[in-house]
Amino acid sequence: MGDEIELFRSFISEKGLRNTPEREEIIEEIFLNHDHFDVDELYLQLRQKGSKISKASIYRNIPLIIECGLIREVWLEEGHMHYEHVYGHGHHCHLRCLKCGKVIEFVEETVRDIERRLGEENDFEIIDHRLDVTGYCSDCRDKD
Amino acid sequence: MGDEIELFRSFISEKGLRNTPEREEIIEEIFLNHDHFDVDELYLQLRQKGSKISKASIYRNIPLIIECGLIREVWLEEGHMHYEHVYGHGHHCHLRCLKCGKVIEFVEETVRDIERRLGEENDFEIIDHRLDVTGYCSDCRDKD
DNA sequence: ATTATTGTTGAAACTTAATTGCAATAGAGG
DNA sequence: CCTCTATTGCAATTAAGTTTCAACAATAAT
Repeated sequence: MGDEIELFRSFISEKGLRNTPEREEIIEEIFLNHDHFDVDELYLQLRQKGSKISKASIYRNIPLIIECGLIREVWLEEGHMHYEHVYGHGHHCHLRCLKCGKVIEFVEETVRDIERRLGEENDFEIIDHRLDVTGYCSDCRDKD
Repeated sequence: MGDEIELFRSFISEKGLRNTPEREEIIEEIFLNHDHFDVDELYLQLRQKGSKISKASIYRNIPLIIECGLIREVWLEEGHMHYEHVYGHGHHCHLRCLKCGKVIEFVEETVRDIERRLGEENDFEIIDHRLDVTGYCSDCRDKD
């Protein structure tokens, strides 16, 4: 599981950038678990462990981690950006509870067919898709 | 096509709110064409026509227009919210060019099947979905 | 080893989108 | 017409994210 950290270190070196303790802390914290996260959560988690890292550093490093293919942006409609792991996890979509915010990842191959047809019909070179399904999970339904 | 304006007026009255010239201007401008829009565009369009309306009023009225079911939020990944017409237009998804931002609406029924299966497998009550496909349109590909 | 170069950091200022407080204005029912 | 209170414009505020800048530190050059 420490694979991501090694990959990031190599990426930084090969770009002629520098491996710093701050970068180590950030990348380690991100890959400690497989949860989606946002900048604020990450910042608070690091703070709780005694890290003195600034939000600016997090904001500056996230684009690098995205660029090296380890995480990507996810818009979970909470007014700000969230991120999720990419490395070791194929393309997937999200099923999200509108009440508690729980996110379930799923893989749906038929969307590829839709993509292909759309590309042909509209003369587009398709790059990607994003399918978000929303509803209420059983836990939240029970509470009503 | 002035249907939406009537609907909004009734909605406002039934809620015990007041029909004002500002609300008229906003709703009329929104339904003048079928384009997606954002607050800034709407504000500038109104200004160009000599309207003295403030952005605050636009921001305060958009939630009402959403609530009465005439428009809805769309996240086009440009860093801020966009809106689109709902009334008279069935559910649809978006094919968007990553370079020029052009948006093509399309209807895709097979997503309903995906929804149903997801709901059963995860014990979710599905409410909605959002499928965004991105790529490059022929115009933008030609420019390379 | 010492110095020079240049990437990196934290703090604070700044930007943009959106919200809110407030005094003045003006609908809608009486 | 009058009153009550929703609504408005303006300005101040919040929030997410970016940028500036001086101080610092890793790497390369001497």
